[in-house]
Amino acid sequence: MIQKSATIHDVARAANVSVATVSRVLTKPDVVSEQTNEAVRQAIRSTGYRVNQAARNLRTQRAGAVLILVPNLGKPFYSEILAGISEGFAETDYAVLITDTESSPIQESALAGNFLDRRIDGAIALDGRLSSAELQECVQLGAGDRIVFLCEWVEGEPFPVISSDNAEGARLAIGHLYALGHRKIAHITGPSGNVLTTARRDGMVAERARLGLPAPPQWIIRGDFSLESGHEAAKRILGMDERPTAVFCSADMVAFGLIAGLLAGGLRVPEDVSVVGFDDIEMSAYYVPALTTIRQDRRLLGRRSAEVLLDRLSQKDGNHEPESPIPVELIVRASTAPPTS
Amino acid sequence: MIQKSATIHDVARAANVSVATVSRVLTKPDVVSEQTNEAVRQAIRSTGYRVNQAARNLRTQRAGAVLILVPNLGKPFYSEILAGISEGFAETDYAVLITDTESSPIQESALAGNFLDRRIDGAIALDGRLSSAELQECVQLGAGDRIVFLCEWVEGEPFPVISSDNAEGARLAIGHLYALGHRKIAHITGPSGNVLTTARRDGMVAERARLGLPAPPQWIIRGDFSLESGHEAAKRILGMDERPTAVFCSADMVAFGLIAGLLAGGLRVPEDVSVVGFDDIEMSAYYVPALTTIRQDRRLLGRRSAEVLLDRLSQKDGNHEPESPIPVELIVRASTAPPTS
DNA sequence: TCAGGACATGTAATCGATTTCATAATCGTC
DNA sequence: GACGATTATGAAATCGATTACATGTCCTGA
Repeated sequence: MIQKSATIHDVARAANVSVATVSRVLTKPDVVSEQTNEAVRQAIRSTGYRVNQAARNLRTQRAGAVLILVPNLGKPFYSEILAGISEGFAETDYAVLITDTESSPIQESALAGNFLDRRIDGAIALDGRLSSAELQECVQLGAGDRIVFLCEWVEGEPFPVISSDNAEGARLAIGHLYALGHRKIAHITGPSGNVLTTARRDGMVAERARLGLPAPPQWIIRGDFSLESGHEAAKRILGMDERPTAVFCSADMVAFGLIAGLLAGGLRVPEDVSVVGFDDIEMSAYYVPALTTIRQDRRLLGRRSAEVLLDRLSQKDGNHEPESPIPVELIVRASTAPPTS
Repeated sequence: MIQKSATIHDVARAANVSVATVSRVLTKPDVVSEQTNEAVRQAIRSTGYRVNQAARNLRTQRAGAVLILVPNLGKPFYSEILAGISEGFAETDYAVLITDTESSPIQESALAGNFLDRRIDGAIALDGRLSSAELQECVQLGAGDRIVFLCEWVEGEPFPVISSDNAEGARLAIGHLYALGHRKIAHITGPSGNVLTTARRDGMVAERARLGLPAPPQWIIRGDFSLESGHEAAKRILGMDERPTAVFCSADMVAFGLIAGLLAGGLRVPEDVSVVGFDDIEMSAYYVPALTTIRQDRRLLGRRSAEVLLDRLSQKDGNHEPESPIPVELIVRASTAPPTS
């Protein structure tokens, strides 16, 4: 058991005032006379007093915490985002809770339940697979304006979304390959049903169509953002009659798996196949060949989502601009080159 | 404001019993008659009641949360560990809080402060740079047996440590290189002052000495677990008069940076230089060349630390075995080969 | 001089649970 | 048949803060 420390009563006694006054010094010092203020502060120091959060939270009906819902904590993609979120809350008195929506067994009401339990004041969801039913439940609890989505989102729901400009990223990638002279461009998608999959794939398909490029269906290869799926895709491509000369991958990890697979199959990158990734994770600059990719500012994404949530938590009026997408950037490195054949 | 939901009083009224009885059904159902039990459960269902955690915590003097102290959340190395920790707490009612000890501005008493605020019941520290003063403060609060260290630790402190068998890893790495025929083996260390740096470096040096291998001081190169530091080290090695034929890196990321740098400098891996990493992150199997490395089971490390902390939190008696190190494993891939010169 | 406002502070209710202690009912035993 | 033990339940205190309301003092203006 943690040694019990001084309570507000102890401070009151030491400063020779009432507990109400101590509380006032803590929460609105300006209504207390300068003299008492000082006396109380002195008493706080001498007793080593810290407010008991549970007691304060009970009385003020807040939780002092926010929840981050991550689909799969094990993916390194999220680390930089989490760092950004943590940074965004560092100066506040909110505690940052995290849950892995995959490893959590009771997936249903992982979110609404935490609101109900009065454990959290708000949430940042990185998981686009949350059920509409559950979100609806949160809305009915009055938590509708205390949820923001980050990176992913749920189609048709009104929550604010902080995410990169995925369509623009796809456009940049295809544009870059086109400018190099590529006409036969394939794409490895994310997992089916994922909103990012859709955004990037559609952006890619639209741009390819706009440029009048061929679009055989087998050049859209299903992946899942993982190394393995890139590796699998390489095998598919190696076995194709009509091979693409360039591949746009929905994630850097996919690109690495793809390149490893292509090299193992005897093709060279970028000489035989150019590869573009998405994310610009730290590794990308050090892979061999260094990866041409679309940079997402993951730390900024995290920080921004924290700001937006804090903003919603502090003000009660419901007037909010929709969030504009975070810009992406094309980073040209060594994995792309003009086609040789 | 979150819509206020049913309280224990509402349930009591609905079930026609006292609040005490409802509380009993919640916490020790066996002392309540089967009949009332059922009536109360029914009332809970019909009112949609959930216990208010703040109220419960206030009364029971617990926090219902644990804190994970991460030195730098942005490092992908931690993601798998966090997943393991999260898994370990998934079935419990503990909330998992995370803080980045770097981004947090008020570094001092980041830990003790949370205990004092009654925000946490225990902590898992991944940061070996916590000050002894702060740890001492925690001990004085009575939180001494509610802290466990994971991966890193603070020298001379009595807290339980869950970590991989670093010395054994170093031994395996050097042994593998030796068996291949290497005699000139270099090492890229972690940051100075880090306990892992010491453990791995010392293990490496000891094994090299045991085998009677040459040990010029310039073959111990300071790094910091980062890609960049591996890349820097490559430049150093390229400029050496007497080059090592093999390098044991203190982390996979370092190895990637090193390999990229060596290749850029015109050396081949493994033909000219063999490289061994440490960690076996997911990328390692897909790097080209695939990385020979020492596998740490990061998810297990996380899960195990959760178990150990939960164990300490549940029992009050202070009798605990010291934790034994988690075994590591040599994974041989393509980045090592017999020396050619 | 006195009503009324501003200001500083104290008293006590309150948030929503758990838990101690008291009470009532039932039971078994001699 | 009476008494102590056992069992089931309720009344009220409690955890440690915040805050509505009351109180007292001083100041100002008519």
